[in-house]
Amino acid sequence: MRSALKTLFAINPGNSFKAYIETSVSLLKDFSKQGLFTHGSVLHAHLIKMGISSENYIAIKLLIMYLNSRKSAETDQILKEFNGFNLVVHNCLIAANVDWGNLDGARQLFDEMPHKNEVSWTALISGLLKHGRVEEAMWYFERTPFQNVFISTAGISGLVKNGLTFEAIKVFLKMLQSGVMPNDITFTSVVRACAEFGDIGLGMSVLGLIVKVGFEHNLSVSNSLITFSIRFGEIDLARRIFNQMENRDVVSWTAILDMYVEMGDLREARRVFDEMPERNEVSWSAMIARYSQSGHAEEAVKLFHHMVQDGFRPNTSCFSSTISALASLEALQSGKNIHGHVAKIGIERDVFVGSSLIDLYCKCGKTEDGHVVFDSILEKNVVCWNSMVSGYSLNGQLEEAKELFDQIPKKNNISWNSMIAGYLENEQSDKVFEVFNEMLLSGETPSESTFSSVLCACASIASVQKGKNLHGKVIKLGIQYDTFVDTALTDMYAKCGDIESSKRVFNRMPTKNEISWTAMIQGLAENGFAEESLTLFEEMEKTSSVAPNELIFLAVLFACSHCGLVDKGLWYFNSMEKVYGVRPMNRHYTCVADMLSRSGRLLEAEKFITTMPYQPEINAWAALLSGCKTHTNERIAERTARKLSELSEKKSGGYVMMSNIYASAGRWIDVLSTRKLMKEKGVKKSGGCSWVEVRNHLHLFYSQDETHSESADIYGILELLKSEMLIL
DNA sequence: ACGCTTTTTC
Repeated sequence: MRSALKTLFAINPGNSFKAYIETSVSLLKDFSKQGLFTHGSVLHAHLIKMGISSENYIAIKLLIMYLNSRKSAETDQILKEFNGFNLVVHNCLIAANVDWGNLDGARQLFDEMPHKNEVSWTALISGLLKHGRVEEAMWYFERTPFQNVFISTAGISGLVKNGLTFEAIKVFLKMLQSGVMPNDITFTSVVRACAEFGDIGLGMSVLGLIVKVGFEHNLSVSNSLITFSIRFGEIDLARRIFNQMENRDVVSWTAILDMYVEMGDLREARRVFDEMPERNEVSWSAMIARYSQSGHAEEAVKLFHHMVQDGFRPNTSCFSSTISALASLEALQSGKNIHGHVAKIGIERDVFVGSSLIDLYCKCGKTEDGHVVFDSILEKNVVCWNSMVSGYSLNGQLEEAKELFDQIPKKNNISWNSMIAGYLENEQSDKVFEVFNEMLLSGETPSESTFSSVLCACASIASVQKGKNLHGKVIKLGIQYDTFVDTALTDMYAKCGDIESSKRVFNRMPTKNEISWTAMIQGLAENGFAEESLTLFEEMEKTSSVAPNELIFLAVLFACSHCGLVDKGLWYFNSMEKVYGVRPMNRHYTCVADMLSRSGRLLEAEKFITTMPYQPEINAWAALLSGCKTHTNERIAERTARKLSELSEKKSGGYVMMSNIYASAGRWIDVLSTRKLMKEKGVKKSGGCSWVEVRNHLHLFYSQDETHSESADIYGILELLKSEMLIL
């Protein structure tokens, strides 16, 4: 650019005045586009010296440049040189105001114009549509006296941008009927409309038209057709279009890269990326984003650094994807570094960057810092709000989350899901249902994710009635074949003890993931179907590619423990790490301790607990003590009880069991002394609790202290029933 | 003047 300027300065304009102006104009255009305003003002000064700065073409380009750089003094200076606003100046001002988001200003300028041409109309209509002001845009669209390809295309693409794909297609058909010839850009927009409308047949007939009119070898039309094919899973078609292209640009390559990601083949995508003839910030950001979204956060961050090393300047997308990756890695320090960087280049307040920064700080437990970012975003969209709400939820700050949630101007599905998930994570099931009902009343349709959370809440309070009600809603919405929903249903029915329904849902699932298998194996084991649970585990190993995880092993050990298959259990336990590469956790050791104790192998259990690599859980000792009770072994019981009293100064389980052991052995004095010890140490026996659900209301019954408000009536009815049973 | 590829939250 600098050399271009030098060459220009060396030319004597007297020789070819027209060429000189043309060169100046194209230079100004480039400077303006690339933001090289210093170059621009140097050229401006030179043009003044040459006495041609007021040439119409040059003055317009100078105006555009100063408008783009928001230099108001210089802009005013140029405007003064025009004698009153002419049509072209007006159009420039409208375009600039649209760029600045000042749509009211643009409209006012437009309305005040004495003469408007098609450029004025197109600029205003597309500007309004770009900023989501569809109704106003359509008002002008219906009243324009001009009928040409630009205005129609502006209307079509704008409608597509606003999600009104059907309206866009209608405008396209009307355009064809009135004899206006579509151009490449029209087709690009219409193909996108077909993809988003979800009608492959419509898209295919548009493709026919494209071929008929001869646009099938156009670059951007082919690019949009690739995207269209991928969206409908037509991989072969996408590849065919790509292969038949005469020239491919970075967009075509990025689209085909995305195809492999869509197919779940990240490796092939990376191969395409590495072999692309040309890359731009978008290709980089596509690859970074895809790594980040598929859970390869480290790789995403690595690629970001690689990109910077290669001399590319990351754009907003790269930054937001990278920050999001850092958030999932909880890499606060690296995140802060990037935060500093985005602040320096002035995109800190961008909604994408801002939302991921909020997420970063909240995932690292710094909700206050997240809130500072949140407050700094001037034009918050719903994603910013959602990030902040889920950030608070994540950190257990439910009051803050709810307060913010209630203030969201336009909630979307994810807003509701964040709030519901927040209450679920913090075990406030009642609030889960409360917000869910609120959601239904607001008219928002629950999604797969919503059901997965609410069903999980049903499972946690074992409310089969609520669960069945939800199951009905799921079927009504037609989302009963979703893996997440079905897994939640399987788990809910199992946790509620309705193992038959649980199995029915599980068996008809089209695809099962790791969590689905875990839910069913665990469900069977915990409902007393130990053999079936083990059979299912073996079936999983044989028929699916799912590798057993910690939780599945826990269920397997639990099952072995409950059907007395001690040796099988021990075999699984020993092969966990050796064969499957799953390191047993403390809970697995506890489970084995329980298994040995239950079967009466008390000495073995005791040895197992004392030699395990973790600090034994209280439950491990409690299990042994319980085993001592069933198999009446007072000596080990006393040793164990001592251990327990050391470990569980505050937890009452050990003492309760110990007193029960003494009781079963008839040593009442010891029972009394243990109870006394408990009282002295301030240990309270945690009461048992059971419940029934009657007409959507939960009735709780405690073994002590609290009594049901209608306790007297309930016992009355119970007596009545008892007497009737005796009569029969 | 109108377009294609990428970005944030559950």
